[in-house]
Amino acid sequence: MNKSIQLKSNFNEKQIQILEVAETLFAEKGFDGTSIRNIAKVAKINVAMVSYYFGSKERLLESLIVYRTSDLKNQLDNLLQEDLEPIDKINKLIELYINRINSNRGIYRILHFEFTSKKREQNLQAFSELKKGNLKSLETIIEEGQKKGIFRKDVIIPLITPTILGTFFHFHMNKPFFENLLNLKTEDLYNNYIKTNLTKHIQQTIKALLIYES
Amino acid sequence: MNKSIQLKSNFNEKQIQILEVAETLFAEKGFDGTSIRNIAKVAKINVAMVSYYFGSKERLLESLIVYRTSDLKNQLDNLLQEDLEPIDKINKLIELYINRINSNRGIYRILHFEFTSKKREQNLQAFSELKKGNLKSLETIIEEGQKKGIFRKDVIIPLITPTILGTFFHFHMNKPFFENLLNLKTEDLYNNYIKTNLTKHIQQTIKALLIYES
DNA sequence: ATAAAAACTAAACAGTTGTTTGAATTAAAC
DNA sequence: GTTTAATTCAAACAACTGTTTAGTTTTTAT
Repeated sequence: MNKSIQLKSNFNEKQIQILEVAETLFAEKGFDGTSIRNIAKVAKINVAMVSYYFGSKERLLESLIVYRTSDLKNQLDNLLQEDLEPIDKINKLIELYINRINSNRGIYRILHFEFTSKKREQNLQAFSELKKGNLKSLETIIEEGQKKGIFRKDVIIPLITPTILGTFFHFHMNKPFFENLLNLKTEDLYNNYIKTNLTKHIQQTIKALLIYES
Repeated sequence: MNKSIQLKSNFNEKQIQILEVAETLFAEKGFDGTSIRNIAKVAKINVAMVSYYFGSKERLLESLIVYRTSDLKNQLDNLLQEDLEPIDKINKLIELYINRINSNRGIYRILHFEFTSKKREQNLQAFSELKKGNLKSLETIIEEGQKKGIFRKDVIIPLITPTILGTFFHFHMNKPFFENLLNLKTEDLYNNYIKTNLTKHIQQTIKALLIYES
């Protein structure tokens, strides 16, 4: 059996079954807060299967990241090649980010939570490359807008991603607080608020920051 | 030695010693990732002392939050009463937030990490009240600016805090990435970047979002 | 100096942790 | 149909978890 990290998503059904349960539990209770026995119970498999298929709990996490983040780059490249005004590209990029993170909440929560501490820095490499690529795409769009004289030139481009993603994450990480504050009683209301108001707020913010007013 | 400093909190020296070690370790490795024996070893105390002084590991966390967040409200109230233009108040508020979080990274990292999962919702009450108070202060300032015709009226006020704090957190949570990207080789350079560029970026962003342009 | 209270300790408790083992079952190859 | 390989399993492993206990030392009050 192949216990090494698999770069493409050539996971078999059993592995995917384990990965998806792990995603749910890691997202819910954190990596350290989730035990292999817990995963095994929910996935209805034997405890030994995690070691058998992935080698270790740590490598299960690595595999999960590969499994979930392999196609973001393509989506971004497609966006770049569309024939749109820079500001519309930015708006679409924000929408893409939020949609993607919102419909893959589990893995992004895990990434957000687990990949900050020093102890997982060795696994950070692939994730870091992904982030650099994303930044490059954003940079391309903004420089295009600056050349056209539409965008200001005194913005710090690498800090725009933190504003986009940070706003979303901070909102989402404080879900119970905002559910209560904004009366979003059902999951549907909450999701709808993200899709409309939160997305609009972020777009409005980034636009205000970028657009040059004479 | 200097007992006059701890006028407010009713924790004794030993408790504070434990709390500060716990803060460091919880921030570094998370609540679940830190064991009582680990805390005891670093704090050079017996394992039983945590139970003795705080009752349980969970209650140690609660005490830590009380110990670290008890004086934020006063700082905000003082700011509100200053005689400043709304936009200057906003800028000062952003500076206050960032300074405070930045010099209490440990506890805010813990709050950020531990108080999102459902399982700690019972401890969430006090923290939630603190956040609501903070939002009220921000609201007061913004409404003042709107009355004066300086601020736009179509901004969603509860989403401004996520933009301020989210930007900072996302930057700080991805510290290794940005250290590398922006060549912030020393801790001093990193801190300086936060104090100048990141703070300015956030102020610039919020100003752009708020200021009404005819 | 003596008694009561507080602080501290090593050891034990009962669970849980990630991982490995060796045998049993199933599937694939011949 | 037999052999070989892949999969699954219960059980065991040693290490670690939060907490309690019962006894000792230190501090405080009288």
